[in-house]
Amino acid sequence: MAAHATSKTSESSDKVSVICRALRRAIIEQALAPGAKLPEDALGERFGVSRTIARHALGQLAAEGLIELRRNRIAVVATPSWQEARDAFDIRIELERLVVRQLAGKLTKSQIAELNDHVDAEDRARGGTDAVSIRLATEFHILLAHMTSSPILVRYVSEVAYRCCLTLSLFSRPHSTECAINEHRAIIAALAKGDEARVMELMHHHLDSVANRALVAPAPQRGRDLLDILAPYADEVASDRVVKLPKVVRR
Amino acid sequence: MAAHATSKTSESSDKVSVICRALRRAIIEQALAPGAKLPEDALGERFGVSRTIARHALGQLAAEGLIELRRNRIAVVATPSWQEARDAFDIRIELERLVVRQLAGKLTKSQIAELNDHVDAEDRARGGTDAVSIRLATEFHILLAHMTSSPILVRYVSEVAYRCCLTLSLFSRPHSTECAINEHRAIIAALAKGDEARVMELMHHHLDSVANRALVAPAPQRGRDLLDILAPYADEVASDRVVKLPKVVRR
DNA sequence: GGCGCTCCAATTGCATGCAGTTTGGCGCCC
DNA sequence: GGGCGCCAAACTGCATGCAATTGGAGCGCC
Repeated sequence: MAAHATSKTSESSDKVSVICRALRRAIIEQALAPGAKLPEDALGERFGVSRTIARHALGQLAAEGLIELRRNRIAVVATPSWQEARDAFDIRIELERLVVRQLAGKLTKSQIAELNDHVDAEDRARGGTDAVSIRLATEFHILLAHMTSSPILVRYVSEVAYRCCLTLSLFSRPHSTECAINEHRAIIAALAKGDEARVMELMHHHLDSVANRALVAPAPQRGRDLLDILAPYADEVASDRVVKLPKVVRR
Repeated sequence: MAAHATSKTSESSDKVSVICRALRRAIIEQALAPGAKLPEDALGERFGVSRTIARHALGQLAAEGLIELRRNRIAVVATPSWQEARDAFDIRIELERLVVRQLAGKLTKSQIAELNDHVDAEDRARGGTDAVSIRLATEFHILLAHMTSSPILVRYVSEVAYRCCLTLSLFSRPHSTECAINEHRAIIAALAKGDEARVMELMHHHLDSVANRALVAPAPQRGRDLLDILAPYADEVASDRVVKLPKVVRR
């Protein structure tokens, strides 16, 4: 079921990688919600390593965009803005179209079986929590990427998929998994049939609909940029009294 | 000329970032050729920091795929295989098509001027070394990405462009820059005109031709996987005497 | 009561030190 | 002479320690 490929890009078995994997998973399963603080000491203590190692792990995750790192500040789980979420999905669509284009008609029987097994697992997990469903759905896409045996593509798809995962946990709640699962099955079928154009279209539609279902509000607030939200209001009072952005705004 | 945007993704002004930037530039200008060793001590001494910081910087660059990091081994500048190079270019094509799609017809006059200035700089640098030409050409693409004001897109385009840069230095020598410059101008023109389909086609063709010019040999060796290359030869002697992969093979 | 100031605990930024692993060079043996 | 093994130097993996910065509680003033 698991155990696809041995070589993770630049990620072997040192302590840093272990912590990265653990945190990554905690984040995409929403055990660590966006905004959650990640002090180096606490991580080090929790994982039984020194602060140096925890720090290094945080650096890696920051490079992946899963956490935000500001000088002299406690690291926090990233809280992408709505626009960033949409951008991530747009990139993801292009990357995954590339994945299925490379894969169409080139999958072995055992690979197809592996994909079907995974979707079966998704099916079984429908009773469980949303977090697990989301993680499994994401892993389906990463599994596909692995089958291209292009390490670079695997890396980028994984990263951007995790980021999308993160935004899903931010913006969506109900997340009807059923159609997603059906779409996964349809993609497998089209891949097996080797219909390149159709599978690209399917993947495009699949990701786009997930994005649209999740990122419902195209304009209003929710984005973390409180300053922008308040800008029109600030205008009203600008001439009234001097507003020097009280602390609560900096959040 | 420079100074586009203030926020580099998760990269501010700490010592780690400074070292990353320096190394990145050294690598893409081929001052550090693929395979070059990067001992932590040496870096630390050279940049006046401790090994801890140098190590952290190496970690970041490894995450970007510019260097290779193996446990208990000296870090080396990455030497992508031919296949990895081709994969990188394929990804890059998709990402940059997305860039120009988003940008078509949406550029301000000053942005267009900035782009033209940059290409002028490329033109002036034609007399200089290849390394500088390649760097400027790469920076043109990154400049475009910046104009989408999508930090994620900037990050991915930058990374993959740097990787391509690295492979260019590995596989190509002459690198006729002229047509590349003309193609850059054509892209700017199409962007200004707002012809989305055409500019996507132009970008696709531009990158594809750069890739094809550089990655000349589709099959032979050059890929770093010496074991595969020697496999047929090994067969010949297999029954002859027991070959237990002498040290030289492990590279 | 609300606002601002000061000071201290919490936390990060970074260097150093020690232990374990790899490298490659020297000498030994065939 | 060529190959094998051993050993020291080089290097990495990681923990700890110290200085610098932050942010927030407590206190005084308006």
